[in-house]
Formats: sequence, C-alpha cells, structure tokens
Amino acid sequence: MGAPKIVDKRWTIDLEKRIQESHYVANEDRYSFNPNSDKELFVIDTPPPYPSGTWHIGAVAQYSMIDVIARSQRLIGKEVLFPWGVDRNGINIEFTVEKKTGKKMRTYDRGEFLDLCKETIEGYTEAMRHTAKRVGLSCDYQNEYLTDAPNYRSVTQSIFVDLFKRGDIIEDLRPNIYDPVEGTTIADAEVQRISRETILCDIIWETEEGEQVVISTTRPELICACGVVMVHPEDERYQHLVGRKLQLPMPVSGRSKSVEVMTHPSVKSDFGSGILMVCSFGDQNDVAIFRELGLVPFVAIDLNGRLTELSGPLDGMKVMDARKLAIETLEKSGKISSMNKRMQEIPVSERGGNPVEIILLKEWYVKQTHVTERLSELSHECNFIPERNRQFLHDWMDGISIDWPISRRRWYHTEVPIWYSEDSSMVVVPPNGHYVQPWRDNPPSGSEVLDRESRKFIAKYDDIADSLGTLHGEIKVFDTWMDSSNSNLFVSGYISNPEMFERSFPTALRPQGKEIVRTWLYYTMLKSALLFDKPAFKNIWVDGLGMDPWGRKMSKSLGNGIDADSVLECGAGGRTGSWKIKGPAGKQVSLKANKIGSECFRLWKACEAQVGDDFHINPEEIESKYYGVLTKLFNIARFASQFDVPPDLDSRKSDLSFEDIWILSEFDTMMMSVEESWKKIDIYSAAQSIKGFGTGIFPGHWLEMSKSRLYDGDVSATWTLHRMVRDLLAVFSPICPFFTDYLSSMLYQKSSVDLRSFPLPAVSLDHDTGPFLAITDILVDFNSNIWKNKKDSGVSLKSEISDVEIPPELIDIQASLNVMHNIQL
RNA sequence: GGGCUCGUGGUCUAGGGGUUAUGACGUCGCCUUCACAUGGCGAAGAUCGCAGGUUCAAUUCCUGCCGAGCCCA
Repeated sequence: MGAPKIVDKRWTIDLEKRIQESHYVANEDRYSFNPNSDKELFVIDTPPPYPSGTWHIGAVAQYSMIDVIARSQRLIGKEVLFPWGVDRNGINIEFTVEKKTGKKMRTYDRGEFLDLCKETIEGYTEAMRHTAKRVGLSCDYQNEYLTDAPNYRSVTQSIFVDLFKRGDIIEDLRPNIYDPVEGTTIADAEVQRISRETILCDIIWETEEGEQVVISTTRPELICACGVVMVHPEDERYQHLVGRKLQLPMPVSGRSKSVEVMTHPSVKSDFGSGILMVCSFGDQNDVAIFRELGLVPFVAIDLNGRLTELSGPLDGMKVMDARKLAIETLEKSGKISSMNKRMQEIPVSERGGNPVEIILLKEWYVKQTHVTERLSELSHECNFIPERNRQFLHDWMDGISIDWPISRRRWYHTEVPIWYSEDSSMVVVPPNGHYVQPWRDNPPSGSEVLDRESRKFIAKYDDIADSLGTLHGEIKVFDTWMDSSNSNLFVSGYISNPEMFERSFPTALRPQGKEIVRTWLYYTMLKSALLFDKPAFKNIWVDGLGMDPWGRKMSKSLGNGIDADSVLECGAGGRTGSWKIKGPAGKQVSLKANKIGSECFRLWKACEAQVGDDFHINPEEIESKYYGVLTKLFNIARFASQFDVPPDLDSRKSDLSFEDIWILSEFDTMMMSVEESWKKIDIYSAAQSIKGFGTGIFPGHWLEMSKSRLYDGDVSATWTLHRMVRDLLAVFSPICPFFTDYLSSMLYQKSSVDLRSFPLPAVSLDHDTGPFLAITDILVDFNSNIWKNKKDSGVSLKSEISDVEIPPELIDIQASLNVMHNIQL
C-alpha cells in the first residue's frame, strides 16, 4: 500500500493522445500477422476506404467496430490479419484532379494525367492513415496495400484472364447504360434516380390508312429509333390497330419510315393515351422488349451523347437540343396535340449526376445470370451478423437479369489486360502476376496468344510475336468494383501465398455497411463462385449507417454532417468541440461537448446499438453517457494502484475469503459471457457485460465492502482486487485499447492489448459458484435497503446504525457488512 | 410505385405471447470530501408509432396506415 502508482488524476484527451502517439511507434509489429502460425487464421477483409479529403464520422465509427472485432479475435487466441488497404482507383480522383486544374481528363496526355491523380490521392491517403491510427485501428500498417499499386492491379488482371479463358468473361455488343458527359459505360448498380420536371408530349401519329392516334412520350427525339409501337393486349380501344403500321411523325434517314403496332402486357393503359412507342433505347423496358422480340436496335445516340444521322434533321445535336428541335418541328407540322409538364424520375449516373442513355457498345462482361441460383446456395453457407441482413443480398440477387458490364472508358483504373492482333482474330493476354498497361506497353514475355472467339491457346507470344502484325492494346479499363471484389482474395493470399490461401479461404470475415451489399458484397460473392464454386466468407457482418442526431442521413445538402476529426480531437489541449447542424425544421442546432476522443467514441459505438441498425450520432450524448464510464474505470484502477500487486496473481488461489469468492464468481460469470460474445462477434453484448460489471456490483458493492480489508493489507482482498482489475482491463482492451494499454502497463507492466489468450477463470475451477451467485440479489437488496433507510431518516451513509438483522445467507460476510455500514452490535 | 428493415419514458437503448417492461443519459431530491462531484444513493417519468385482427391473454404474432432508413422499378 502507498501512494497510487497511477499518477495521472484523471483520464483526459491529452493523456489519450500521448499514449496514442507512441502506441504504434514504440512497437511497430505489435499488430503484424504470421501466416505460418499454428493458431486459427482469422483474416478480415477490411473495407479499403476511398480517400477523398474528410473521413465520414459514420464510417470511422464502423471501422472502430471492425477494430474491436480484430482485437477481440486476437484476445481469444486467433492469428488475426487486419489489413490496412486503401482504395484509390476510380472516377472520384479523376474528378478531383479535373476540378483542381480546371481541365477535363481527355485534354491531358494519359500518362501525365495518371501521374497527377496518383500524386493527388497520395495526399488524401496520408490524412486517412493518420485518422486510422488516431481512432486506434490495430491494422497491419506495415503491409499496407493500395488498389492502384501494381501488385494489387495484377491480381485483378490475372483473375480477368482466368475468367476470360473459362468463358465467364465475354466481349459483346449490347445496350449499355452510358454517361455521355463522362464518356463511360456504367453498371446498373451505379445508376441513381432523381426527380426532374420533364415535358410529356402527346404526339399525333397516322396509320397508313390515315387514322390518327396519339402517343405520349417524354423522348420525342428518339422517334427515329422507334422499333415498334405497343398497346396492352386487353385494351379494347386499340385492338383494331394491332398488326397495322404507323408512320413515324418525324423525318428519319436510313431506316423504314413506319413501324408495326403490337401488344405487350407491360404497357400501362392508363398512362397517357395508353399507346407506347418502344425505342432503342429509352429505358430498360425498351431494352427488354427489343431483346424479347429479337428486333435489331437502331443506334440513335453516339458516344458523345449526340444524335446520329438516323435522326435526319437532328443529326449531330446533343440530346437536350435535339429534343427541343423535335418538339418545334412536330409543333410546326401540327403533330402535337398537347404538352404537359410533369415530374419524372430520371436515371442519372451516381458519380457524375448526368442523365444516362442506353447505347449499343462493345464492352466486356462478367456473366452472372447463369450462377445466381448457385450463388444463393453458397450464400447460405455464410453466417450473417445480424442474420436479418442476409435479406439485402437475396433481394439483390433475385433481381439480377443481365450480365455485369465491367469495362469503362476512363483512365485512373486497372487496365483491361488484353491486346488484339492486327487482323482482330487473336488476342494476347499476360501471364499471372504481371501488371500491364496495354494502352502504352507491349505484352510482357510469357504472354499467351489466344483465339479471340474460342479463347483456345494458339502459341506463346514470344514465339509468334512477329506474325501478329501491329498489336492494338485495349484502351478500356475496369469498373472499380472489379478491383474491390478481389479484396478478400488479395488479403487471403491468393496468388501471393498459396499455402496461406489454402488455410484462410473462405475469408473469415467481411465487415461492411448495408448500403453496399448489392455491389461490394455481391460482386465478391460472384467472383468466388465463378473461380472456386465456394462462398467468399465464413462471416459477413453488415452494419447500419451513421445518421445525424435526428435519424437522417448525413449529407452535404442537408448541412448535417459531422467530421470525424472534430469528434476525435474534441477535448485535446483543452479545446471543446462545437457543431452547428441543421435540425429537422431547417433550424440551426448547436451541439457542444468538452471531451470525447477515440476511447469514449469507441465505447459509445460498442454500447449504443446492436449491429445492423442505423445509429444516430450526437456528440453531446456520446460524452454525457460514456465519458463517466471511463472515469469510473480509471478511478477503480487508480485506487487499486495504491496496493501492491501480489506476485501470485496467476496462480489458483486457495485461501480466499467468502466475499471474495462471491465477487469472483460473479466476475467469472461475466468473463465467460464476454468470451462467448467475442466468439460470436457480438460487440454489443460483450460491451454491456463489461460495463455492467465494471460500473455496477464490483465498485458499488464489493469494493465498498472490502475497503477496510484492503487498507488492512488483507491478502485475499488484494489478490481479488488486482485479479479483477487486470483481467477486466484485458477483456475491455478491444473496445478501449489506449485506455487499457495505459492502465495495464502502469499497473502490471504488460499491456492488455498485447494479450493473445483469454484470461482463465479465477474461481470457477476450484469452487461451485452456484451458491455464491445465489447471494448476489440478497446482498444487493440488503445494501440498498440500508442506504435507503439511512437516507429516509436523513442521516449520513457513514452514520452508525444498530438493530440490523443480517439475512442468514449473508452471515459469512457479516464482518465486512458491519464495517461497510457502520453497524453497531 | 414495389421490396426489405426499423419505430419502446424528454433522449438513446434492451427485451420479447402471460407477474410491478431492461439499462443509460437528462430531470428532481438527498448525501459525500480517506479511488471517483468527471462521484454516491434514491425518486418521478412509458396507454411499448396509430388502427384493426388472431388468442383466454399482444408491447411481442398478422393486416392496414403513418413516420424514418436502405435498396429497386
């Protein structure tokens, strides 16, 4: 006994930062991974964040929970790989560079533009590394991977070559969703819908016999691409038209000037006049009908978003201008019976926000419609946390109807690794493990020449290079999901470490947000199904999204965003945090907090909500509800630090007092439930158990009861106190690593974050804990009653009392109770 | 417009066909300075979103509606 060894009087954000700053420097390979370990390998497919300046507080909350999982798995004895990867491919950084320099991508030399992107994104990446460490992520930073690095991109390219050889990746001319402003194809998953005012024109068409019919459309400029006119099979108004021909009301060139009227059940009879013109391609429904009827599509819009010569007078015009001119032309010739403004949902590209068109293009596809059933079977082998979020994946898989277009006409992405022979009959693909840039490089040595159609091997490239003529390197690149959907393979050692891959695949855990189930999770599952006919993961942890304090999505337009650093740095150097956020009625709400930091923030997220639910982020609430918990635990440890740590803390103690066996029974029970929770990746339950014990009966009842024994140097009490503090810090370390690192290092000279096995029970091996656990309620009631009685009689809790009847069950701890309540006999 | 989730004291949250519905924050009252006022003890506070239905019994199951979120057409 003596002065507390823990000299800091309280837990502060400055103390936290001090610990944090040396945490990774002092012990660089603290969180490294040994693929040859005998332990069970547990590979986490960390979502590689995309660096874009600021890191969203909701995302940081999610990463901190992934870290809790990583740390807790280490604690229960697994060899954990928690990779640190950064996703740097994609159109975002291209936009950023375009905005910064005021020059569009295509005005640059391609190589020069790539260098600019790389340089720019490196700056953002550095900020992200800093935040990751600030919030305590225990990643293997030394083996950082970047999705734009050759070693990562080569995996994407190797998988492409593999799937191409097997026929699961094909090249085809198909209608594609296309962003004419950014000049690239995009996938279904990248299309968003916005509401916009458009004009619905009622246009008068005529049959060859001269009968007039009215057709409503918002796309009069596409009349030139009309392949057929449809009515509902049961619409009696128009049955006489079926099979007849209608003349196109606009001049066209190079195609027939009339189309046939047919029936189709998808036509809505109550929309407009109930007659639908089907064009190639106004929307997905048009695509479906063209495919169904086997119609040859017309190319009405070109890659620049301009009308083709098919459209006669509209030739060369942009879509919006063409629409205006089409309406004028139709009006002049008296072919418009009415025009109405109406709100319409139109598809736009997610990244660029531009209205998209459906255009015929030669692109690369991953075939997927043939495996959706198998995928569904495989997904049942995965454990979803929480189970109900499995639904998101199935809903998406049920809706898959077309193959996945994977090529893009952009630059800062992984290149499609293929060259075409001069006569276009053959292709050259690189060997596994080579990163290639076909738009500027020749095929590397070891490449193979294949037949373009049959994909059959023809020869080694080195042997027949001269006979291929001038090679054309593919200029297209991959959709970034093509890269992202390999992340689990990359981190599990696919190609780079076959032995490790054998042991660690399916990947132990995919943690992610529910909003990217249809993309990241789905595409990853698809890849594993195609490559190995296996599920990609053992566990899939799908969390909800961070919302503003009122439950709305945080967004720039609402003005309700919270920056991650503002929360993590709140309280540092005595600076308080304040946030001005637009509330529900558009009113500005001001939130204030004095201190939060990473530990309080992590504790909040761990305790606040079950995984899978959306969570509200309110800094005021985080501080008021959870900072006190840290203070409490800090003070318990600080109190304990005045008593010398017994040397036999690890042994099985035989001569313990009754009240110590009692609290240790409760302690063991709590620890077992925490271990179970960690095994099940149930952060919430573990956090609640630890918090409940650490701020409940332990300090409230046992500690109060045992103070006098502790001051008297009682061996049993001291051993019990230190055993509980030490092991409580151990199991708490996944949630608050810096906090427990500090306290455990000061008290026990070994940081709890470095433990690699779960603490053993303190008394359960030597005692039947049942009878001890049975007195808990009686003891708590007894204490509460005395406190209440003293209060009701308006006396101090320390005042003497007498004539107290101690329940027979508590007779063994009578002495402690007498001292605790100052009971006079 | 459709699908899937969610809706529990002022706030956040647990639970789940049947005794007085969990815990936390906040509020109020009292206490304390020897780990902790960044504390302790206690009290008040909920027709479990609304309306129907199933059942001996519903907050829990079902249907509809309202509100929030995600996804899709």
